[in-house]
Amino acid sequence: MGYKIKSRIWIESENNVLLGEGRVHLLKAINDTGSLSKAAKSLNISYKKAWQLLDSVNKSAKKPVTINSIGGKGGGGAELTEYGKSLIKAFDEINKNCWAFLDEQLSKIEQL
Amino acid sequence: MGYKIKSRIWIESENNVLLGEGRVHLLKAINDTGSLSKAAKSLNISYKKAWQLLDSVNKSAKKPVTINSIGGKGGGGAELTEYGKSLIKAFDEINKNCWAFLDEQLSKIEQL
DNA sequence: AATCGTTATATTTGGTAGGGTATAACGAAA
DNA sequence: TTTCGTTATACCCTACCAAATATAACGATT
Repeated sequence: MGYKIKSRIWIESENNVLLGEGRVHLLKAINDTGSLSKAAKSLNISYKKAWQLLDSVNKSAKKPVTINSIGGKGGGGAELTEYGKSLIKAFDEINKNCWAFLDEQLSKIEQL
Repeated sequence: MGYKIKSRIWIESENNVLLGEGRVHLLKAINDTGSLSKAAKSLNISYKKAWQLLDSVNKSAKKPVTINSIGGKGGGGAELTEYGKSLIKAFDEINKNCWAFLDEQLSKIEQL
């Protein structure tokens, strides 16, 4: 008893990562803040890292996940597309299902 | 189309890792070779890393996973206990089941 | 007691992923 | 045309982790 089973899942498209937990966190933060730089701050990661993550997400997705605007009112910003929002939702669902599935499987170890 | 879902699972006991894919590979190699140093060579990892992995496995397991002998015929060696063998088997099973489960879940992303 | 190939461990060396910093480009609004 | 806070990108630099190296300890066999 006392064992825990943990997991990391991610989705790839031809050797680029589309979505993982970090990327999903970032997308949620973008949705909350309306900008990539604010999202980076709220997650305590550098803007550079956040930008690299978001860039790779948008490059490997079939449709745009965010719309980024440079300049203009407030300097610009980033917001999720409907596709982006649905991706987050689907990923979270899969992740939760996976946890539940694995928790049940763990008994195979504990009963040894 | 074209998306792949990948996963890493591991089992912890009070914040130490008991088993993960790397550790399972190592245990299998120990089983095949009869020694930790040979196992490390066959996996192209340093002996040190292999030793650290094995040490942490044995420290976090309830019962010994390997029996290591120093000195003696052939200098010593390491071999899996029955408990160790059953751990490997259970982990592999869980992992395979997880892959199958996730592959089926992936449709949630692909149909978006 | 000498040999051997291990396990076990400390110390040093090196490669690289990531952070820090700087700056260009941008466009709406005043 | 100036200001502003963004997005976007290049460059250096360092902190960390992993690898390499060295060496002690060990015990069956001869």
